[in-house]
Amino acid sequence: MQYDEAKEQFIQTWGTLATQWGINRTMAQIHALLLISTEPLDTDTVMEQLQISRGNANMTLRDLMDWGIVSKRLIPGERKEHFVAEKDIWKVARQIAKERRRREITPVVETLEQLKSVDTSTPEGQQFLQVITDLSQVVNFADSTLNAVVKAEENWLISQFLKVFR
Amino acid sequence: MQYDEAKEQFIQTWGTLATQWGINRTMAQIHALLLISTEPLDTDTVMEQLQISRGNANMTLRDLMDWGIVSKRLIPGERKEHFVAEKDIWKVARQIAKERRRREITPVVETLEQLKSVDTSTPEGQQFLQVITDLSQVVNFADSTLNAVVKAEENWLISQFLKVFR
DNA sequence: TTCAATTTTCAATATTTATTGAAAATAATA
DNA sequence: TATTATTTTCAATAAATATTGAAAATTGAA
Repeated sequence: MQYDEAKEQFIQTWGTLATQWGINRTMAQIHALLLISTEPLDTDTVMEQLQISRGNANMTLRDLMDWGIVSKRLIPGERKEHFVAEKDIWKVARQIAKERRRREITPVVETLEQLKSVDTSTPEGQQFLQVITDLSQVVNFADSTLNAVVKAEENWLISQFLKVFR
Repeated sequence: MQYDEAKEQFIQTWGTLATQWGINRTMAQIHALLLISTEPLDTDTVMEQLQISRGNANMTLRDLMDWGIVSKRLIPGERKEHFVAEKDIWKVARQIAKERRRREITPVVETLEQLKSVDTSTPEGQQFLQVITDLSQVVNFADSTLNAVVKAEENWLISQFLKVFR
């Protein structure tokens, strides 16, 4: 397969997968573009390659830096900022796991804990407590999984995990 | 905490979390409502409780049935259809894992495999292959995790998992 | 079968989310 | 310092997604 075709298809596929998981398309596409790029790219190149506006490119690049998976890179003699993606994919996975945990799971864990103080003098209250308690287990499982990824050593995770679950 | 307040907050929180993970709000809310309900609910009750239209309620209930986590329940003497959510939350988690795997992960695995046939006679091609190969590992990890959930026995999963990753 | 209750469909509409683009702010050079 | 390149911001706009509501289809009772 020709490189250009593969590149196109990859950026496309990655963008689609991302939206299904609550990440916006442009973000996934810029990330994909930077991942496969052999050198740091400036904003204009990103704009041109993905056919997006300056504002969009700028804000999304900033978001990616907030996620800790893209960083600025100074090119000697160049005035424009250039960007590179973290190329170690396990590091990327760990970083994403860490952020989603912090941003999304932790708040839910806290809310569920609070809801456990529901009045259980009625059947509805009892059923409610049961559901919340069960749900806490599942959410804690998800939390542990993400945390395992966060804490895992590079290759250790894969081997250990597959050892147990294959 | 009063039941009504807890209920309200739960439906709200669950709806918000869902959108962050690419599931629509109504779907999460109807599911939440059915989860905590002690009896099967008909469409009108769902409409009234969540203040949504008939069309929305109907289509979303159908979606939930497609996901295999809600089913129709006949109430003797009642003509209207009633709905119940699967109350075993681990069964729900397994079902969701199964569906997301089927609908989202599997297609991506296949695409990545195809992209490995990229022409590697250029540096870009080589870098590309490297990224795709690494990414395959991560996606396979996610796939294995979901599959582990799918295949797991009720409580086995929790204990095994925590044993390894705590 | 007829008729009313119930469910389903889907074009129209509303809402939410993403993107643009140009003005303002900032940074670098001379 | 003034000038120009570059980045950032954000109100306006577009695009995507979700929801409505009423007509059509289906179902069950009589």
